[in-house]
Amino acid sequence: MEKRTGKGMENQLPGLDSQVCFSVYALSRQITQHYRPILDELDITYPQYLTLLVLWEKERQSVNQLGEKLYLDSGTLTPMLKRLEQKGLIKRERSIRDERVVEISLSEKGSQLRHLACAIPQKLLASLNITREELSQLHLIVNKILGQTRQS
Amino acid sequence: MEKRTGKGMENQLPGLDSQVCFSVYALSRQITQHYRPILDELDITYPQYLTLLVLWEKERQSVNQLGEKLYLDSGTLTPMLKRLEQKGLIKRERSIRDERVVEISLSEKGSQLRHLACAIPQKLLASLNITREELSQLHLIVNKILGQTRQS
DNA sequence: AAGATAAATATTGTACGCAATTTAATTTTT
DNA sequence: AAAAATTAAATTGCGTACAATATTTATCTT
Repeated sequence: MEKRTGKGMENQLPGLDSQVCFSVYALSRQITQHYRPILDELDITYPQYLTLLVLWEKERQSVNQLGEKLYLDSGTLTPMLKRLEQKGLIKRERSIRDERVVEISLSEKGSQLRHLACAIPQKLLASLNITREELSQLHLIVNKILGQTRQS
Repeated sequence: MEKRTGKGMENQLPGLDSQVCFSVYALSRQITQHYRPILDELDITYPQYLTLLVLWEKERQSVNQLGEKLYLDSGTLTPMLKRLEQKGLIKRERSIRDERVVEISLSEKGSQLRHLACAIPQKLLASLNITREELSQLHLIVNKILGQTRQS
């Protein structure tokens, strides 16, 4: 009758969920690998690129605001932002109105980098070798799940 | 006629591809967050859990074999495996046939942990709060893309 | 206004992830 | 068989992630 009870469960293959979670984890790292050679040319890492993307959208933001958009806390951001500052891509300045706040803004060099960066999306797509259709499907389902999991 | 040329492109929103890549990156970290409290009870991390999953499938494997399944190299695995050894979950032994190879096997404690671990998938699913349908869709598209990107 | 609380970053410590190099053992060449 | 090439792990070094704590500044309470 195919009724499975406690005994024997441990011989099952790992569940679909485990597999999917691993796949997402693997894909995320895989994507970073594909970005690497492209971003190497600009001498930045993938998380640094994401940070710049956010800053290109809005020139001046607090560490907190960046963290909310990137889902990263100060423990990760502070050292990364210092590295971006060292590269001369951003400026870090205490807010005058509230001395607790550190405001991040683009340097001239950081703003200019945008011109070079505009070629990245195409290069990455070519590197990943996937269709817009697949990309679109991925986007839909991942965002849907991301939206749900962020709450619970 | 809506023909967009070079000028003005830099004012566009970040492309779909950038967004999707960020979403995958964010989801991957989000999943790890949901695993954390569950795995904390077993005093292991998510990558360590993945490693144990592979070992529960096949009791004894070389570092290389583990790396091929997890897509990790010795630079990541060696220290992680040492930590698993310190926790008493695995054993690390040089192969007699080929002294270059280090064979990883489960300790008694590591084998036993499987019994506790079998509750994890359900707990995680409950925590993520997503349907099997969504999980299934995610699995399909992510694996499809992962398969393609691994080659190119 | 003094003291308590809260908020924003920074710091500390641990664990990946991965490129690059090193070390040791095995194979292949010559 | 000696030298060269290859292979498997380990090591080194850098950059995230993230929990936990500390520090500094602002705000709230009374």
